[in-house]
Amino acid sequence: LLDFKQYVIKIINSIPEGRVASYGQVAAMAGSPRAARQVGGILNRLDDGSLVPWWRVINNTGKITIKDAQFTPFDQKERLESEGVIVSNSYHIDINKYRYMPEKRTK
DNA sequence: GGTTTGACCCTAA
DNA sequence: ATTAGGGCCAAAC
Repeated sequence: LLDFKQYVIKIINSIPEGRVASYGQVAAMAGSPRAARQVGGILNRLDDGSLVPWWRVINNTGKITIKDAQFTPFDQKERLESEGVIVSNSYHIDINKYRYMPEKRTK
């Protein structure tokens, strides 16, 4: 049985290019609906060589809330924009437009 | 093994 | 639109 962290990584790896998910959404998919902060914690501690697409995870209001450390909000904005996601200068995204919904089909 | 720590979330101004 | 406060809980100390 996979533990929480392993589920989180697996789920984030499954977010397609050009789509986003919220921390709480990932937590719920991993089986712990109120553990949103843990998802951020896991991403925060990914090692340098990690291929996990952490930039596709934002908060549930559609805002980039990464802590300014190894990567900055600007880094995340650039990565999302390079995949076609429109990010406003105040770091807002139309989450209803870009949210990853596994059970629905993408046209 | 108890305590601290957050890349959150929701509600209410 | 933005801010404040309380709740939350897996991991790291």
